[in-house]
Amino acid sequence: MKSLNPVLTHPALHLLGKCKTLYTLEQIHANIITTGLARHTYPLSRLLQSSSVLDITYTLEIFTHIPNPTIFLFNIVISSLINHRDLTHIAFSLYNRILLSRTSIKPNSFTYPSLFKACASQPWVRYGLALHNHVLKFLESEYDGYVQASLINYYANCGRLGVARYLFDQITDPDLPTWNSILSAYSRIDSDNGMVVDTFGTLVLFKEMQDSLVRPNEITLVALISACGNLGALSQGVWAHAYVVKNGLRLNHYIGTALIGMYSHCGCLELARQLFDQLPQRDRLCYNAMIGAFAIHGYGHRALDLYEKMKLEGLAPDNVTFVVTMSGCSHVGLVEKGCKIFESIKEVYGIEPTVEHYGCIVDLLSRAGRLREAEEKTLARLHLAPVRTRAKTGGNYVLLSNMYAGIDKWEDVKSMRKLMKHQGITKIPGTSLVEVGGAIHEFIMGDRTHPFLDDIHLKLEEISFSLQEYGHKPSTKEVLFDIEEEEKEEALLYHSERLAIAFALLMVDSNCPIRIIKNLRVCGDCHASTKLISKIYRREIVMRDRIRFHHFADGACSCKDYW
DNA sequence: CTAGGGTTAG
Repeated sequence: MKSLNPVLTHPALHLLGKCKTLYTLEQIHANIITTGLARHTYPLSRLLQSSSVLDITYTLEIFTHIPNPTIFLFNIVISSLINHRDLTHIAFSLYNRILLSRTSIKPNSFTYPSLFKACASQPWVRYGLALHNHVLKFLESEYDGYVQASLINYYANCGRLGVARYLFDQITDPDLPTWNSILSAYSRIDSDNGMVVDTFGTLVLFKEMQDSLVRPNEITLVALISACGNLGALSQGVWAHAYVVKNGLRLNHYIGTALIGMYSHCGCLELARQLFDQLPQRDRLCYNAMIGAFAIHGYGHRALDLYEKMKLEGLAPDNVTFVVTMSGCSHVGLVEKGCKIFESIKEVYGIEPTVEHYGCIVDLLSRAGRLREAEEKTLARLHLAPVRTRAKTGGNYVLLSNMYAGIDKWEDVKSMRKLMKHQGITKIPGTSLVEVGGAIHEFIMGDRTHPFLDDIHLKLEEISFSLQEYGHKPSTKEVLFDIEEEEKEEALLYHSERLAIAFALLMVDSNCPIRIIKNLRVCGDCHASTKLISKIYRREIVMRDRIRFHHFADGACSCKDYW
């Protein structure tokens, strides 16, 4: 026989689930107090839960009046607070209260996942390690999948991919979210390196997952698809797209946006556009992806048209929209249009331009030769730069330093390099990826480890000879300024894209285009050489560099030498 | 007998 506990079945609790306004909630709250239900954890938990959806300050108000809250109630309030980004500090102070409490409450495995989630963004990242210590201290040694997944995410988020992988390998039967955590971690592009070999790991891990009993879902495929985009692995990307269709996964915004990015990054702009057109509905991120696709392929006007269309559809542009649209302008020299967008950020949308926005406008102006204006913006930007870059990336410094190099301000280049060295930011080696027969090959500048090294070097000599016959003179301006001239020419010869092109000329079927992916910008000499190579060897070469795509054919490039 | 983890754009 089962008796009904009035604390669990009181009609007021039934109403809580349905209440839509703060007013009705207050009435139920009053009722809970007068009936004495407020002395029990269960009714309070329901009350806190319902109120957090309507008004989080009301939740806090209730919570502060609870004499000795159980860990259960703490957990509910902490996770609700973390869903409100600006109240994260209160969540941490509540956690602190748990640690300091003289009653016997201790954190449990429900306490940590949301706290680690909060540690994904600044300024909370620094608390993650201490939290991990607490996990080891307070929880049983075999803690559950939620905590494990949140730890994996935390370490992946702060760039400690090795630690994330180590933790993942400790888990005997990872569930779906845990698999997704590690796959997303591997598929994310490293903003400091532009590209990392670990992206390969996503594909390997996905295979391992398929050998397990866990079935991939949309989130899994998003990770897989974006990894294919980063790698430029078109055949695997198409396979992943087919997987979505064949297995009845939903073509939602996440998948749609990821596919647009993948096709675009693999050099297939029209496939990206077809996908964009075919999506049932499009949000801001889909638009950003598609505008970015037009931009990176050098179609500034199409990027601008889509930007206008997006606004007509009632979608407000955000920081990323401004970046991609301005970079589209920058690639084709649409200076006035680009400047207008830059001005509108503040004047129309009331948003303070970020370092990235200044970066765009400096790019736009300096490429168009309007150096004085570019320098003015640079000065404005330098005030913003240190705050954002210190923890993040050398990319902004490299960009500035290249800008100074471009206008022969070698003293400034020197001081930039010094500043970078001082801050522990190093120049990253150039790497190129090329797909040959479905496999991805990676070449690093000056690489001497490839199994076909001898053949590649023979081919490079042949190429070099043909280039000279066509009157090509190496231009060494963009090579490091402090080495001797012959060394500069030598260095040029072994730029990663040269190695990749030589290899592809040897291996790729002669009527297939050669598709190269670089992590840095292509240098002026490699650009000029590749144009000639496309003519001499009658090969279409599609090269994605850090900034944009270059489609080389018959001695010319789609960027019309403006990049 | 309630609570917690995973996704897209540059």
